[in-house]
This record gives sequence, structure tokens and C-alpha cells, in this order.
Amino acid sequence: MSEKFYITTPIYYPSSKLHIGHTYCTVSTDVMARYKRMTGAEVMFLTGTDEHGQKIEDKAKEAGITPQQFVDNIVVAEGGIKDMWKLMNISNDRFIRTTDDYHVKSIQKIFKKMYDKGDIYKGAYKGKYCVPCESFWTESQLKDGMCPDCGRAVTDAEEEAYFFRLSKYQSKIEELLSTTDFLEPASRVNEMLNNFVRPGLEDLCVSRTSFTWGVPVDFDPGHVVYVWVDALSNYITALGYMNDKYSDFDQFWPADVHFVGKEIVRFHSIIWPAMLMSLELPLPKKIFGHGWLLLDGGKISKSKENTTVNVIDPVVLAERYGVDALRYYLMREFPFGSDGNFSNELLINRINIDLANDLGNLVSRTTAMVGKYFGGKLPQEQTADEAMDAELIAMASGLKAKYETLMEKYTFQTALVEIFKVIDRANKYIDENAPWVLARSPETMPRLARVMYNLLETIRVCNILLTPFMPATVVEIAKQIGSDRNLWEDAEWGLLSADAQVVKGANLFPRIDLKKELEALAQIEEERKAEEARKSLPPVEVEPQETENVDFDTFCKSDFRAVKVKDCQPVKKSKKLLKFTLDDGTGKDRQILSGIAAWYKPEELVGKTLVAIVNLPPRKMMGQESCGMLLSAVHKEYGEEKLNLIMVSDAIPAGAKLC
RNA sequence: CGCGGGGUAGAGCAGUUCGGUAGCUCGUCGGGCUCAUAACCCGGAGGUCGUCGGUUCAAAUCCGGCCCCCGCAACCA
Repeated sequence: MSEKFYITTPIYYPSSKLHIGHTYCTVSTDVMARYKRMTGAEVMFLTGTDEHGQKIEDKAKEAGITPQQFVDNIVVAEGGIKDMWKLMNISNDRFIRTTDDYHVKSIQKIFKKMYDKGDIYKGAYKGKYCVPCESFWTESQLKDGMCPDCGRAVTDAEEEAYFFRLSKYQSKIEELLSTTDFLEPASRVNEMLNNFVRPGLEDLCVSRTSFTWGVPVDFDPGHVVYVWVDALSNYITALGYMNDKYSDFDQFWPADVHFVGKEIVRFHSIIWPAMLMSLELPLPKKIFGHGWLLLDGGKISKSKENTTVNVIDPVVLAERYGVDALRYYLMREFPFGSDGNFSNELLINRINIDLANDLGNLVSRTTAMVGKYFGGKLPQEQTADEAMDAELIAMASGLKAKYETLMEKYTFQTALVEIFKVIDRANKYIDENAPWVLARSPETMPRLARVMYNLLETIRVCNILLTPFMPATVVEIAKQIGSDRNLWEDAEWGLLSADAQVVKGANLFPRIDLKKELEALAQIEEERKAEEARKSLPPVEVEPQETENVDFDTFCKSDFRAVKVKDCQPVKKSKKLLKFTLDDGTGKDRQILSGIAAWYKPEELVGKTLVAIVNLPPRKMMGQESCGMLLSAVHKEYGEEKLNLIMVSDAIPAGAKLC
């Protein structure tokens, strides 16, 4: 009986378009799934979408459509998530949507089962409530003790809700994380233990009454199941747990691995196993938290205003460079498990160096020579040269075992590095043997034939191992070298049939002009941004005016003065604050901190005459005292906040009162 | 002492689990080749592996102190 392998991506939240980070995660999972399938395992590869929740309900309302229509647009409509995975050549066996009927019914049963067991109980959700917004907030979400949305006062309030007894499983979870390799990479384990588990797990609120777009709690109208139970359970409902839609739960559960982004490691390594313990089901064998793709801005464009010049739309990138090139880059550039910097420049360089210069060129020069010297078919008479051939053959022969070890550990980057070491060696082998010299004399033709054969064999073995990463390209390469031995068990030396028909095909990976391409991408991105802004947002937006009057005396108490900037510095560790040393006419320096670092460079403000209110009580920010506040005009352009400091004529002396 | 990640050649990174000649890509300088996608191959220059101390025959790697950077958080009068 063959080994089974169940692997999943997270189910993504379709509140807007997916980006390259989602692609990264899904491609990784696909690579692993394809690898396992290749080795003969019975694979179940699941991905999907998490479609409920307040945010989607709100967005749908905004757009004037039903939540179901809204998610359909993003998930199944043309250019939606399903299309995107098709484009990326994702080989998922199943796609679950939490709005699928069978899932909804299963969730209700799961919820009931945990309730009947006593692991879910009815309690009160205590929090701060903003009446106008009809929203609950936690203490930490509040802004200066006020509603973060509207800025108005909040009141203590309680709402009836269901809770999951997470606390009950504390010690079991702690043991699971600290004594097994359930969660990888290990660096994430400490994070979980120190931050969440050891301080104590609190019971988890698993229902809401504040919105309706969710799975209804069938025994208590008005309540809907909150994200934890609804979303995490997808991994079992998609196999048919508590539903009739599928029936392979017994075959595939427990999952062999859940690939997840580091932001949701917490849910998968703490809440999910606790839920499964409650349901008395086996736990998945592993949670693997991969890293994030970070964007490095400002590298290409120096402009402060527009730092995001990287096109990160995977569709655009795949269209321009090919799906396989993009897949390769994602898997080759970053160690799976830690963060990496995504940039278009790295992408293009990687394609040029590895795929065009090394792999593509190797295939090209090899097939060209077999065509040129032998008309596409190698003769039987071949002469080996032990000294010349040994290293190449050894490397190619040993590759499969190395590769397997690395793939089993999810170290995709290193696996690819190993393959390309062999490809590099083959390029060198050509130089060492100088086939063009061998071709000059009839006596050396048998040797030439052997050299060619060794090259074809090397390409064939590498090509097989590249299958999970570049599923389309490997088919083309196999065709060019005339190989019909392309399976996992064929990744051994010496299997290419004697009468293989070699044909030189089109270039697999044309070289890309880096400079031109970066410019083109920057332009696409700019156009896209402008387009979006025009479509969805007003060009200029200002705050609505206050309707309440302020009495004259109160107004007069505010002391506004002209001040001159003597010095201005960024505040350490703060992205937003600038520290001003000001001349306010009193002869004593005044220090004010202002959150405007996003709009101004410190040095450009020195010497300017600004307006400040000087009789506000001093306030500490980031450990420093701020005495007053600088006045600015604020508005929005295409949804983007704009801020302009009030600058007045330098003819006005420091300390002049404004009234 | 809020939590975590990191500091290795001009740039970008691997190596740190389990100490033993410091490696890869780009760039740069010089050479070779002409089969190939102006690609390929060889060689050179360039590193006190953040810093100080400890353990050791031996430290990028283990231990301790410190400095700096980046996320999260906080702050944003």
C-alpha cells in the first residue's frame, strides 16, 4: 500500500485580491504535493477560502451587493482566486469554501458536539461598546480610551456569547509544543510558549451576535460561529468529517503537514490542536510556519512619495516571465521558514542567471551540438573516459538521495541549490571536453558521442527532480532531449535510451533586459495605482465640519503663536515622530514632538516659521516631553492622507500671537 | 529589562542544529573558449564573520556582557 500524504494551505480570506505572499504559500504547498505525488504517495492537497465574517459583510454592504455575491466575485469569478491558482499551475485536489453547504452543516455539528461535551459554554463577552458604531472593542484597541473608529466615548457592555474552554488544554498544549517537533521551525516554538501559552491560555470567544454573515449556531438563533471553529475545521470537513459530501476522512486524517504563514502560527499551533483534542481526533503531524515576503522599497526609485515601485501582482509577473520562472524564484530565493526580501530586481537576476544562463543555456548548447554533430541521434559507438567523466556522473547519480533528504525537510531552497550545482558542473564539463575539438576528427567521434550522452543524462536526471518546481518546463526539456524516462524511479544514471531523438527547441528562458524591464514594471505599477485611485476614491476629501459651536471664551484660551524651527530631528525607534526645537519668542527653547515624519524630512524644516498652540499641557511621547502642538492642514487625496504644516511668512517674528 | 528576527567581501545571501582550510550570486580586474541564450570556463583582488570577554589544541559556530538594524507592540499633541 502506498504512503498517504495530506497537505494543506491556509484558507485565504477573500476580502480583497490575493498578493504574492499568498502565491508564495500556495506554490510551496504545491511543490511539496507534487514532490510527494512523484515519489508515489497518495496525495491529498487542499486549499480554499475563508469567506465569513464582519469585514466581508461590511465590504459587501459598501459595494451594494450580498456577501455571497461579494465573495463569489473574488473567488470564482473570472480572474478570481480559483483562476489565479489555475494560472500558477497549482495542483490542489480539493478547494473548500467555508460557504459551501456541506461545510456549514458540519460546522454546526462540530459546534454542537463541543457544546454537548461541555467544552463550549455560554458566557458573557465583556468589552467596551461604542453605541453609534454598534461595535465591541477590547481595552487595547481603544484609542485614548475612545472608539478607534469614530473617536467617541465607549461604555462597558456585555454581550452573550459562547466560549471554548481553551484553558482546559493548557498543559497539553504546552507539552505538545515543548516536547515534540509539532511546530516548525523551532524558532516559532519559543514565540508561542513565551507569548501565549505560559502566560496562561484564556477561554476563547467562539461566537458573535454583532454580525450575521457566518454559520448560524443552530440551537441558539442570533449567534453565529466565529472564525476559529469555522475556519480551522475546514481541514477536516473537506475530508468529509461530519458530512456526506466526502468520505476520505479515515484515509487522510491526520494531516501530514499544514503550511501556514507566521501570522497564523498561533491559531494553528494552539487553538487548532485544542479543538481537535476536544473533538477527540488525532492531531496533525506538523505545523510549518513559513516566513513572509517583505518588500524592499526605494531601491529603484528614490522618490519618497512613491516607495512601492515593485510590481507584486503575481499575474503580471507570471505573464511577463512565465509561471515556472516565478515559481522557481519563489522557491529558490528564500529559505522556507524565514522572511525574505522580494524585489523585481532579484527576480529578474535569478531568472537570468539560473534559468537562462545555466539551465536554459546548457540545454540549448547540448541539444544544438547533438543536432549539429550527429543529426539528433547519438551513435552506439561511444568511448568513456573514466578520469574525465567520473565527477559529473558521481554528482548526477548522487543527486536524487540528497534531494530527497532536503525535500523531506521542506528545505526547498537547498534542494534547488543542489540541483544547480550539478547543472553548473555540466557546463564546466563541456569546457573541459571541448566537444568542438573532438568533432574535428573522425577518431574522436565516439568520445564526442559519450560526452554528449553524459550531458543528456545529467540534464535528464536534473530535469526529473525539477518537476515539482517547474512542471511545464520539464515537459519541454524532456521533449528536447528525447527522454521517455521521466519518473521518480528514473532519476538514476544511464537510463536514456540509445535511440533518443534530440531536437533543439525554442529558448526555454530568454534573457531579460534588467534595466528596461524594471522601468516597464515601474510604469505598470504606477498606471495601476493611478487607475485604482481614479476608480474607487475621490480626488480630494476633507473632514466634515463640526456642527457644534464652541464659545468665544473657550476659543480665546487657546494660545497660538508663530514659532521658528531651530532644530528638527527624527525620534529614535519611531516611524512617525519628529522632534522640534523651537524659538517661541520667550528666549527659552520649546520642544514639541509631532507625528509628521511621513510627510517631512527633518532638515527641510529648519528655519521655517510655523504655528503652534503653546498652552497645551506637556505630554510624554516615546519617553520625550512635548510642549504644545504644531498646526497642520490635513486632507485626503485618492484616499491617501496628505498633511501640510502651516507655514507662515518668515517676516513674522517668533512669539507673535495669532488671534 | 515588552516579544521576536538579524548584523559574514562593494551589494544581496548561505553556512551557526552536531566547533576544525570562510562559501554562493552579482559587481570588479585579468585570462580562456567559440558548442550555446553577448552565454560558458579558469584565475585575481576584496572579509579582524557587529563588538568586548570567556570556554577550547581549535570559535562565524558554544557561553556571557554590550552596540546597532528590522518586524510586532507602543507612540503619532
